[in-house]
Amino acid sequence: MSGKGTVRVRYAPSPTGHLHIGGARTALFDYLWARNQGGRFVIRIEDTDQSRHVETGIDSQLNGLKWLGLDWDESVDVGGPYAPYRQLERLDIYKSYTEKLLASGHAYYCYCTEEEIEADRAAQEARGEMPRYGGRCRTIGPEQAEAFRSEGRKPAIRFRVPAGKTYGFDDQIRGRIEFQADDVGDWVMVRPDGIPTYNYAVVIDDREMRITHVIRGEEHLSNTPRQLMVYEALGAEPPVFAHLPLILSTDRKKMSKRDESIIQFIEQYRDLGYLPEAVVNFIALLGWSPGGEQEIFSKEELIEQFSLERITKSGAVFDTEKLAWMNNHYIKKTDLPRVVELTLPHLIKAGRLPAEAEMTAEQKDWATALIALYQEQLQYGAQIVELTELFFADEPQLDEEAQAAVAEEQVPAVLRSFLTAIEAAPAEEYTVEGIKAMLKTVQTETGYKGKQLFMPIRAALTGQTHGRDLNQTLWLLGRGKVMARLRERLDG
RNA sequence: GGCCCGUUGGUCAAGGGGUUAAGACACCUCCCUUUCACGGAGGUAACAGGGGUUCGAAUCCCCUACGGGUCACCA
Repeated sequence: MSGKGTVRVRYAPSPTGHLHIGGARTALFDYLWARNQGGRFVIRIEDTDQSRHVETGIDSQLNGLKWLGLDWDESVDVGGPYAPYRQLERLDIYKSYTEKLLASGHAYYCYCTEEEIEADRAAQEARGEMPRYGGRCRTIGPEQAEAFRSEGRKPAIRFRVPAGKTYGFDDQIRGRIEFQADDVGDWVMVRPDGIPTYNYAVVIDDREMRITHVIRGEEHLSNTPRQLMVYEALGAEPPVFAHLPLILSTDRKKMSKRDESIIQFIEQYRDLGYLPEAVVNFIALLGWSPGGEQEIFSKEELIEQFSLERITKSGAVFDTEKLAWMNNHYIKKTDLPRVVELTLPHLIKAGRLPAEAEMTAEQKDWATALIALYQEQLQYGAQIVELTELFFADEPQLDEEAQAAVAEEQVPAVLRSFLTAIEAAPAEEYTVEGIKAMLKTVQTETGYKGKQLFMPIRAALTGQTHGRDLNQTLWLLGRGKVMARLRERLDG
């Protein structure tokens, strides 16, 4: 580690859309490292690509991080000692550095047109060479430059890549990594409109903001030599680098934002009723492991145990099933009011219940009891809708196993006896306890017990052979619906 | 294709010269439960291949294969 001064880590999203799983994981690791080290966590907005700029991008990123429970010390919203934290507002800073690099010969103006560059590229490809900038403008004199200028050409500024050099660094995750400078052509640092490109701006900002650790995705590995060149030209010490393994989709490719097999955005997880602590716990374990057998970690435990050395080198497939298991784990441990908050809106949205403001106290209680009954098996909030479908349908839809269960010979007797028991008792006795007693009566009357007794009732009334506690289920279903379904079954 | 990175069960992963090669998700079986579920106990299942080095390699070295990332005036 650098060992000198406070650790400063930044997450540098480009505000081109919503917070993505991969971005969230990077942000989390940045955050965990900063907090583990007692350092500062800063968020810097990298918005130098105006063509991909999305107006709500910044808010969306910040809100996503906030929802996950991350907090930061410096950024666009809270300011900080190295403000501004948005690259488009830092243009003057880049400009002063650019002038220095121009003066020292590390950078030069390039007047090439797109067509010229395209032609060079095509020629190189035709010769089977690697396409890279040919260096037309590397050595032009002031007269030539003046001539181009009077033609109206607006120059970009390129970095003059030194020949024959090797650029290497000690990646905290992968060890020593080296690149040959000759493999990269002179690259554009500043566009003709004065806006810097990523590889340039990132160095200036990391240096200006005293960033000590750059922890980012593996896709940035091959950008690192270009950045190292700038540090060198500036006579500056580069930060410590750590390149995280990629998060892969099921086909083992880098998770693409278009991939539909996996839900991609943090916002979607929030909307589906996932718990932020589950999402954090799950993505923390994607590419990192503390080594023991523990699987469930609070944010505090993650901060305490996090270390760069224990980050894996290979990509991790995003396993939706395990996330579901983990979210269910957290839902089971969450208190009921919060589970209601997580699920009730979905029932309302599905039209199963009136809007909360219009709900009667009785409806609210019923809904709460319903949610309580399913809390144990709920994997995410929105799942409540499919799980409780049977309570809202007019008639139970018997699945295959239920049909088999209902076809057994003792079934009519059991159902008839149960119906009689309900009819015989006053409506007030239709309670969870009352139902239990009635089932006992059915047992003594018919002589059937256990599976033979319960399964026909469950199957006939819910349409399923699996489900929650039967007494509770029958009570929530309601006396009227239960009697109607029994009659329907017996007559039909 | 060049450069770079990677490869332990289906998935996440521990293990870094001597292990019966952990654990978790998923799956299966059993127990508990008069139904169901939860829970508990088990089970199936892995070191990409080939050469070295070594008394001994999943662990160290080399090669091959496969996978991935990146080759922009995107980040």
